[in-house]
Amino acid sequence: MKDNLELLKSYQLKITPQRIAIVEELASHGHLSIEDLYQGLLERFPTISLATVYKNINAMEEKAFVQEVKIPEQKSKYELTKANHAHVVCQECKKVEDVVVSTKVILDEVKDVSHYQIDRDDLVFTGLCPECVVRQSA
Amino acid sequence: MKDNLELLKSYQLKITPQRIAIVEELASHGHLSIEDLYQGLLERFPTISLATVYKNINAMEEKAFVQEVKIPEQKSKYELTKANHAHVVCQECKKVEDVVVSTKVILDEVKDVSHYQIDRDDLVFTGLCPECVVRQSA
DNA sequence: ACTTAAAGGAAAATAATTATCTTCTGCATA
DNA sequence: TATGCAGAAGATAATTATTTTCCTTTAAGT
Ligand SMILES: [Mn+2]
Ligand SMILES: [Mn+2]
Ligand SMILES: [Zn+2]
Ligand SMILES: [Zn+2]
Repeated sequence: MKDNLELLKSYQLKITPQRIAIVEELASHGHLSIEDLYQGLLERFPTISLATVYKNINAMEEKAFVQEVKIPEQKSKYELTKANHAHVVCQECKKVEDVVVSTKVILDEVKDVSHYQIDRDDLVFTGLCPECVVRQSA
Repeated sequence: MKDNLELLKSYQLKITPQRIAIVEELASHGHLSIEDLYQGLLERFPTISLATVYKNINAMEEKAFVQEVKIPEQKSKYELTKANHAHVVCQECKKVEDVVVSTKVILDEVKDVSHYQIDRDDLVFTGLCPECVVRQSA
């Protein structure tokens, strides 16, 4: 927790109760949409404005403190920036999880085939989570 | 060209001049946003409605005739559905290109690590295209 | 405590998407 | 080839999403 606030500060983002709450929500729930965040914060800040959520997420994204995650068929999710990782999405229960995989092989192939210089990768794998797999076969 | 119209028909999509134009735009330009499409069609159909573009793209997506491609920092692009492939995006000139790479290795690793059953992958690699690389170092 | 730049909140402004309704047309059928 | 009709186009309104404005409040440095 402390780390995140320090980090916020280091990114020239003024520490406010609303921002602390946003960081806590993201830290504890992981991948949240704007609406998710707003609903979560409403409980703690009954008067918070949706514009505040947008403004803060945009500011934090600007400073690369949070990152947008675009997922097929879903609203964008936001998460605290962390080491590069891929995502798995369950098309049944909609949950989104991090997955750390080695990208060297595919990155090399992409560079080789495309002749692009690659600085970033966004990898999303969609399917069924273990729970929904069993539920489906039942 | 003919193929696409046959395909449209096979997807129970009625053939109209506007739809033919949408397919042609997508076939010749590849990855287009709603706005791109609208602007392109406006030249041929000065009275076309933006709603018509939305409705058609949605209908075609519904039938899996076209696919949405979500790209970081950009509006969604649409393309004619084709064999699964990844995308490279130039952060400088914004162009989007297809790239065919082998996904078996990474797919196996994702399945292994996450225990998800994976049905689909959306891979976007962002960087600099060959032209923008040289331009940048100049 | 004082000062000030920045942040919050409410509301307005924009942008994006969808819905409704009327007119038109692709296309199946006689 | 003529006819009927489901579905598509166009115009517009309505929703929904996102951003901006404006004024008040507050974090944080002095
Ligand atoms: Mn993540
Ligand atoms: Mn493509
Ligand atoms: Zn699931
Ligand atoms: Zn380029």
